[in-house]
Amino acid sequence: MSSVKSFPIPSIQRLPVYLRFLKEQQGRGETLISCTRIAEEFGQLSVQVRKDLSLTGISGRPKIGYRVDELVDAIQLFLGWDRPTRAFLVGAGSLGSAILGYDGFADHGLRIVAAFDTDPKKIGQTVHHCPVFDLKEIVERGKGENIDIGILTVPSLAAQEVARLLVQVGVGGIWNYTPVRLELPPGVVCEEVKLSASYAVLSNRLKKNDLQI
Amino acid sequence: MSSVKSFPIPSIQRLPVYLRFLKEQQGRGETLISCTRIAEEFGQLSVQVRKDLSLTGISGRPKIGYRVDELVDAIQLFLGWDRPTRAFLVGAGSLGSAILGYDGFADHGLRIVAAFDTDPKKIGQTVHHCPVFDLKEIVERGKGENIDIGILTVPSLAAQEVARLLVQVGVGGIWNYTPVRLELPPGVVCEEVKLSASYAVLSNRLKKNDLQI
DNA sequence: ATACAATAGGTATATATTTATCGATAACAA
DNA sequence: TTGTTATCGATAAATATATACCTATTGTAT
Repeated sequence: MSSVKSFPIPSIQRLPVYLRFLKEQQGRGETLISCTRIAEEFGQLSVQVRKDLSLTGISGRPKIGYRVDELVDAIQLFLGWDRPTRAFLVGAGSLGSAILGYDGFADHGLRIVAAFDTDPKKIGQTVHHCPVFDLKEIVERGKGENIDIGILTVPSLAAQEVARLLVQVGVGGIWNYTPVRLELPPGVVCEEVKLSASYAVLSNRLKKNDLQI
Repeated sequence: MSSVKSFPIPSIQRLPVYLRFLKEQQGRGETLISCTRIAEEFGQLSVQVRKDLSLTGISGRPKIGYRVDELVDAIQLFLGWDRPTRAFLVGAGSLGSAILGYDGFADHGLRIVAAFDTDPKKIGQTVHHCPVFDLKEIVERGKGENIDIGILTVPSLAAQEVARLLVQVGVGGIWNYTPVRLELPPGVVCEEVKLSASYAVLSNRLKKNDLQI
């Protein structure tokens, strides 16, 4: 039994939030920071921040706090954001374009090497400095490129077929912006961005507010 | 004590997934469905599906299952997706445009009444049939419009200020696509779409996969 | 009629996550 | 030096969520 200890997903999801704040502090020349300080910034409890940060293996010093540099490096290392992750994006529509245009991901080591689409009007163009190729060429263009992940921003109907192509390209993971549950071979991980789920939570909370008034 | 029973967020987040599937079944003329069937579709356990569906108050019949129509209506009612939710979207860039262009939200009752931006090139245009106005006009244009929510797809720096304007418009909730934690008056709910959090989970799982091989 | 199988629904257990508590450490002030 | 305080780190308790189990119901086959 290989005892693959797995980390709390909510903690992992909070790390980028801390990272952003820590980088901001770093930019201001701050060298030390306490959990208390981070916690009050985000309306959380300091214990939780401490526990989250402990995932990275960094320890702080009583009465002092943590070294900002150390934390930034450790979080990035923990998330694998210290080295580039090479990606193909499929579906250069509005959503694909939004992802290509968001600088934040570059900070996370994400390098979108190429985009693919089936629309002749898009093929041959560049979107936010990223070339758009014909989807037909994706497997061929993937050869020797060492693509780590595929970003799926295609219409639902095309999702499974494109996922299959991405697997052929050799990706280890798919970042799935479609609402489709993909069938993938073991070893290929999939992370779904469920915007409807987020909207559902908002709707439900709005409704509850209404009823209370 | 008003005993506001609150529902499990993970359950709420799964409901749209079921809803999508149920509507699909409805389209195929299916009138009945069992938890077992839904569960196998999504690789879940039937008990969990049953528990999730029970939030809506609908009960099924042994050996038969649930009535598809009844479930669809009940889920939509539960989420508040049975009646229109009127929204202003601020930030008509790629991401805003992607949201304006995604038909799925219309199915959820979301009506994006108008978009706002500060870019003169965008003001006066329409994006996916939605007019783009000058952000300066937002409070004036909000009068009498009964706007339920604001969708925030602006650069981080503008986020807090725009949120303040949306509150002035009278929204009850903000769907926040920026990584900024907003200061909002009590009574205004905020749901954050954290794409970096999602990417963090993917990165972490990719990294773990690497190490195992 | 009766037995059987599929299914919902409730209850109990297990797991995951958050929150609380307490002791230890190290800076700072008296 | 000694006391005080802010902080970390570990452990324990509480809460939330997921899973397992059992019972009741009802259609179908015998």
